[in-house]
Amino acid sequence: MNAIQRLSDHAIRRLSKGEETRAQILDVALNVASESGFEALTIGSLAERTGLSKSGLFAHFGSKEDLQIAVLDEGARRVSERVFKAALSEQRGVVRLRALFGNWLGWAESCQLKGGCPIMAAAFEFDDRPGPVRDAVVKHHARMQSGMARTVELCIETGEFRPDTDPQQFAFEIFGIANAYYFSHRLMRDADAAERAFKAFDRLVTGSLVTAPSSATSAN
Amino acid sequence: MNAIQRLSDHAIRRLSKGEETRAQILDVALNVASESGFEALTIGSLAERTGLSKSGLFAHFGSKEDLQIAVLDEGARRVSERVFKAALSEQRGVVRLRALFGNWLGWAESCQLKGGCPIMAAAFEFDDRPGPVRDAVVKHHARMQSGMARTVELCIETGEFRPDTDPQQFAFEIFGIANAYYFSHRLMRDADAAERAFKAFDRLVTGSLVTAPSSATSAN
DNA sequence: GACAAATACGAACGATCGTTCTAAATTCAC
DNA sequence: GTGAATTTAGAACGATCGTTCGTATTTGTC
Repeated sequence: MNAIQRLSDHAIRRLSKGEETRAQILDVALNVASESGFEALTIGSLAERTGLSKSGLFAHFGSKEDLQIAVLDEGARRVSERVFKAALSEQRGVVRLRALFGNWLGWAESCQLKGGCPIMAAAFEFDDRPGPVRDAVVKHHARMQSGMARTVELCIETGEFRPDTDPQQFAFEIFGIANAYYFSHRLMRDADAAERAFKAFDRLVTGSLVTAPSSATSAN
Repeated sequence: MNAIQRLSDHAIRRLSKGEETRAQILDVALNVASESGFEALTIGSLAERTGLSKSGLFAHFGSKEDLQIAVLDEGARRVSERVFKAALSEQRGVVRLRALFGNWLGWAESCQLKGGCPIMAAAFEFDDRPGPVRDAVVKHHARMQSGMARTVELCIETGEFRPDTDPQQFAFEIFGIANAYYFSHRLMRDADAAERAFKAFDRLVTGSLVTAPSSATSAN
């Protein structure tokens, strides 16, 4: 298979009518999930917002569960683009890690999602409900987590972080800061949320730098 | 009003039948909210679980919104007891702060709530839905936050933390760690979640101790 | 332009939602 | 024990839920 064929298969090919409407539905659905959660993602309200009939919309997914997973996948796709791929333009190391962190805090707003990150919302909604949706949430979170840990590893490889830094622990703590930001920003409407988050991030990073005195506690 | 009258008013007085059933309902409801969220807190399923009729149960609250707020208040009451009051038995300072943190991580399980902390769940569910329920969530979170910050202040007063420590920032970061713990523990089923959380907590505390070298980054 | 395939609609399904009545049963003070 | 007040049950309401089915309409291919 040559390059042109691959292009026409994966990128250029015009979307069929069905695929196009499906994409539009997912766009609206992602907004709903962001603002009101996955529970509020009802077929009826979604049909009304998209101008489709209930059954017409339903046909694109086959079940509400599949719809929820599709929305989840679309959210993860955007995270991958807006957060991870966007950070790749920065040079590897702390600079990229910082970009990754900043992108994470703001990606939902950069996607015009009025409510926060839908994947985080899904994590809270489905953490106690076994099933395919929960499995999908876990899959996406594991991917994000390991992506974050990998970026931390690069900070060790560039010589910026001490070799004994634990990437998993670091990712854990970064995730915590992002969560605290979401609470402060979205629930408490705290204007200082971003500032607080970056302050915490800087403290976390500083503790792992090789230039830091070894008496300071490391992140591992 | 003398002490005995106060006692009989606030503590001893036998619960009327209605108050007793209401308490039982709230106990069941708190479990449902913990496991499946406040959205899943439906009158019908709640009536079935308590053995009451829908209308009989409904009469105790008057509206679903009032029910949700009542469940929220009950949850906050338990947090106050299990987390904050329980920590008061420890001496003020870092020891108490650590107890507070540990209580927070485990209080839901110590209350036999199979799903995580219902107040955290509520925070995510209502952060984008204006109304009385959201207001109640904000109120409770503000209270927990300031209680945490106050405990940090005591660490400064005992001379353990540097005077330039920012209690609000400290509370922000503690809250983040608790959130990361919830994700790791509940969603990812990570067995190391508690260990990770305490490691992060220790790193946070160490950075604010007066014994720490001043070159280490402080939490303010 | 014709014909098959893909896509969308409209009506209806049983179930459940929150809520409102009225009436029966129970609790509680005297 | 009696009577008033509190507490519960039962039936019904319109609305909405996810889903199914048969039938239009539209799309894409030759």
